[in-house]
Formats: sequence, C-alpha cells, structure tokens
Amino acid sequence: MTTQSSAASSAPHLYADVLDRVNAAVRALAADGVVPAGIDTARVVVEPPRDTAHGDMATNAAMVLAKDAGRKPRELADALAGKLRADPLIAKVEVAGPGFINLTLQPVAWTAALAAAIRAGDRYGASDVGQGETVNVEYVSANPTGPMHVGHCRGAVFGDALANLLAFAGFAVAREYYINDAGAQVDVLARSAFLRYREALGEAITIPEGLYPGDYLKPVGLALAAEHGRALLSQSEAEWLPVVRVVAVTMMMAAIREDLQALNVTFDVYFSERSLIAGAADQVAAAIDVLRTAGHIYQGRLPPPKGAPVEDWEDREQTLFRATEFGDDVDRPLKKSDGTYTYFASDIAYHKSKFDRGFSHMIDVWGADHGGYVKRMKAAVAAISGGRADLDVKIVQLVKLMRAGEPVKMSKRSGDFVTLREVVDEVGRDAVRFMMLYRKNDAVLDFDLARVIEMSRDNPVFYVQYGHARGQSAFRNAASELPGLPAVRAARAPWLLDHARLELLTDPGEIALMRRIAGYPRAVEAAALAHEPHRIAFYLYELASEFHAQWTRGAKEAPYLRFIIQNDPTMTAARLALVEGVVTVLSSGLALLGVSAPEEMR
RNA sequence: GCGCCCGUAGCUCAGCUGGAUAGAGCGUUGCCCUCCGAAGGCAAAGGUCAGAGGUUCGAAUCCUCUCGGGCGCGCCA
Repeated sequence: MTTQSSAASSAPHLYADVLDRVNAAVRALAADGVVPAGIDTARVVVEPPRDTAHGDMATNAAMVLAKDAGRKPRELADALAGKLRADPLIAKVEVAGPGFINLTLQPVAWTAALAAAIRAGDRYGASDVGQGETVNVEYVSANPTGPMHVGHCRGAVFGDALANLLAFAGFAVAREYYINDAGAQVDVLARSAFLRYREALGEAITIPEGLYPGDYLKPVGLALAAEHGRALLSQSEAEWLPVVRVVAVTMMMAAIREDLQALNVTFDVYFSERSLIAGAADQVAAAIDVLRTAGHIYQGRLPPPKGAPVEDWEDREQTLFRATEFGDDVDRPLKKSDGTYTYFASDIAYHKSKFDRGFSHMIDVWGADHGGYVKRMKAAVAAISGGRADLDVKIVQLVKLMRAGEPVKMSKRSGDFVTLREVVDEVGRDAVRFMMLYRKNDAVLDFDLARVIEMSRDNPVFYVQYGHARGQSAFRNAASELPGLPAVRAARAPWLLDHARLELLTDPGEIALMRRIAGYPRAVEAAALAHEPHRIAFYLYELASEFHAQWTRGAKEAPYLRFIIQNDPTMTAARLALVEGVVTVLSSGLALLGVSAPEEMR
C-alpha cells in the first residue's frame, strides 16, 4: 500500500526517509554516469552510528556499491557526499573510515520527528511493513491435564507480545492455542478424574503411580458426581472414559484460560486436536493422502535410534514421511504399531489446517524440550504447502525460578509444582511479563521473585514504568506555569502541537531524547521482522535511562534544563512536548509488551 | 554417536541480521538531594567476544574444526 510518489515526505519514519534520500543520491550518480543505471541498492542501510561523534546517521552505501560500480569505496563515498550535501534536511556530510558516509541532520529533522510522535499518539511506531499478510502465531498449547505452571508463562508472554508486535507492524495476526486433547495423556487425565469422582462419592482412594495426583482434579470429581450421581460406577471404562474425558478437559481448559487471563494473554482460536479426527472427516488421513499423492510418503523401515537404548525396539515396516527431502535428519513415522496416528501425523494435519485457513506465515512458540522437533515440522509445512507457506519456530528456553538468589523447587510430577498463578499473584503481572521479555527467547532466564518487585534501578520493570510515571508527574506539576494546558491526555497532544516551539529544544540531552524517539518506528519494524519482542524491552530501558538522566540534570546541575521553568511558559511548553513524546513512546512500547504504563508509582 | 541451542567485563545479559575505538545493569571505588518524585543521576576501573583456521574493504556476528555447557534422539505429547 506504500505510495512511491513524490520522494521524501511519504516515508513512514525518519530513517526510511533518509534512506530514500541516500538512494536518490545514488540515482543522481547513475544519471551522471558515475554508477551503472539500475544498480542494486538492496544492501544499503541507514543506521545510527555507535559513536554519536560520527553524526546522527551513517550509511554504508559507498562500501556495498563499490564493487558493482567498479570504483573504490572512498571515491564513491566522496561522489555521494557531494550529492547529499545538496539535501536540505542534511546539515553536514563526512566521509570516514573505509567509506562510511556520516550524516548530521538539520535540527528540524528531530523536532519534526518529535512532532510526528506527538501527532500520531498511540499509533506512533505503527507500520505497514506487514502489508496485511496473514500470520498465525501459535503459543502456550499446554496440555489440558492441569493448571499452568510457571514454565508455561514464558511462552505465553512471548507469543502474546510477538503477536502484538506483528499486528502493530501491519500483519493480520491470529493468536492460536492448540489443545492436545487426543493423546494418551488425556486418557490418563480421565482415569485420574474418575478416581476423584469415586472419592467425591465417599470412597477412600489411593492414587497409583502414573496417574495425576494433583488436588486440582477434586473439583472435576465433584462435578462428575453432581452431574451423574453413581451412574458411572456401573459402567465399563470404555463407556465412562469418553464422558469423563470431556468434562475433565473442559474444566482444565477453563482453568488454563483463567490462568492466562491473569497474565492478560488471550487467543482468537482454540484449536482442538481431537477435532481433526472426530466426526465424519479424518483430516489426518486427508493430510497424509495429500502427501502421498505428492510422493512424500512410503512404507519402509527405520534404523534403531543411536542414543539412549530403546528397550522394546521392534524392527517393522511402517508409514514414513520423507522428511529428509526437506532437510530433516531421518524420515518420520506417521503411525504407531497399533495403527493409530503419531503425534507428528496430527501435527501435520494441524499445520495443513492453518495453511488451508489462509495463513502463509506460521510461527510456533515451543519450549526448549521440543527443539529436536523443529526440523521435521518445518519439513512438513514445506511439503504440505508445496513450499507456499513458511514456518518459524521460536524456542523459549527454561525459566529458573529463584528467590533472593536461591532456586525455588518445582516439579510437575510430584503434583506440588509452582503454578503460574502463584507467581503472578506474588509479584504481579507486569513484573512477570516484562522480565520474561527482557531476555532473548533462546537464552535461559533466571527469574528472581525477590528482585523483580524491588523499586530500584536494578529492576528494569520498575525503572521503565517509573520513567512513564515521572513524565506524567511533570504534567501534573505544570498547571501553575501553563494554565491553558488541558488536563485530559487526549486534548494535551494537540494543545502542545499548537503551543510548543520545538526549535527551543537544543540541549544535547534533549536532542538525544528526540533521536531516541525518532528511532522507535525503526525498532518496532526490526523487532517484528526478526520475531524478537525483547528488542522493544531493551529499547524502552534505554529511552527511560536517557529520560531519567535528563531529568536529574535539570534537577541538579543545570536548573535551566528543567522541564518546568518558572515564569517561562514558552520554554515549559516546548519541554513538555518532549516529555509528551517520551511518555507516548513508553506507553506504546509497554503496551506492545502487555505491561501497564502507570500514571504514578505507589 | 547424531541433531539443535548457547559460550561476550568478577556476576546477569545486550550488541539493531557483516560496520568504525565491543555496550548496559549488578558488584567495586569516588561523587551529586533547601531540587518538576534521590524510587534518580554523574564518573572511574574492569575484555585474547571459549580456542584455531577461513570467507572480504571490514567478523562477536557468516563457514569449518576443536573445547566447554544445555536440550532432544520410533510406537510420549
């Protein structure tokens, strides 16, 4: 939907704008015959230099184009610099190092970016890079055999934030939960619930090894007793099991949804594995047929696994998917020895369903213990879609729960695991969400219950939220200097745009803040395309840090830098416009992470 | 044995898909409150980016190998 029309001003944000200008300079050189016409500029980037002494932005254009242009990087850089010096937005152009072109922008570039942020409000940073393409994000998908434990919440938060991010970047996102309600483990659940049913009817029970011992099944037993009385007792397992299973799964899913609600995690679709094989159409068989027709299925034998010895290994001919043709290490079985489908087979059907429902991009969020499953699933998606869909699997690593440096024990088997709810109740949703995202997804995460509720700089959750609260406090305190400033936030932004003379913002700290604000849309796009929400968390930390620094500068060493200047409504309005930009971005970024942006800290 | 992930300051981690002199927080040392919130800020010290080759204008980042740690390895999901 992007319009290629009249050059610069249509660019969605400042970095893209400057990139347009650099590319325009390249075309100008092509017109002069200095570089070949139609030279490929795909690798040209504009980015902030690490060292701000090098200017506001730097481009690698001369270096990446040198070979195709048949010129030395420095020589090409000088030629490009000549063109760029004519650009009214660019104040200074320097060629440095191996051929970097360092650009210093006119101050108006930054004030315009700030004004754009204030004008856009909640939509600042939103992008159309997604082009409305459909993305299916599947996450959590915890087995419906009990309440969620703390290990689940990283994937939940990650998937939710990633979906937020993709939607903000212009993708059409569906959030999906896959309910594993068809495997052997839900039969175990049903048997465990049946014991609780007998208990509810007054029997003394002991829970044998292999069944779920947790107390959370007691309400299921009570519900069964209330609904069926003693009727199920006289039935055979084949009769009562489907009945009990439905009730147990339904109640477990209700509990899981409640747990997710506590984290503010929601889904558009809950997709039942059982639905793939229930009813008239067996979608698993259909998926296998599609693969068979395409020549990806054969009957054959597999060598025994090399690693841990398999006790009851039985060499037999089986139905195999040619995963090796799509980059996997071995071909994968689709049927068990009893003739039922493997989990992988129904997963193929499930991903085929995603494709059939119109998703060409799929993202699965899995726990670390599923790492070995990635290749075959990607192979399956490639095969089932004929290469027209792509799957990205994000592995979220383990969370090590700590309290003041000491590990907290958790074990699902024992039945006394640490639940997600306990953690959220103890430290709050915001702390859980932010900390789960303040790390790359593939790095192991230490989560310290004591530390995340500290109110200090050690705690990034607090630090970023405090930045937002501080900004809001400035507005509360500004009323005496700026009687006209609307108290309502929605009215504030237009008022500031009308009254603030942004060109008064010339202090290096102020320029730094405006530069950071101008970088937000770029950070959003990069994080969305890389599927890495943690980048937003780090960006926010840096913005908060620069804001706190500027605040303290005004409070202590340089009173003229305060945001509120006595008897100077003009400067105060300009400064508050900067604060407005800061709080706009902080609240936007926190919203992407699903963390609240408080008006004040308590 | 094979596959995937990880290895960056004493500790916990970033490093913007290959850019310039590798950055934060904690900890250590030394500073800054009659102040829009010190619940904050400034500064110093601290590095063989696990190691060795390779690719190129340029590598923490890409390739190969080695070492070290984690996860996984028909008929569990």
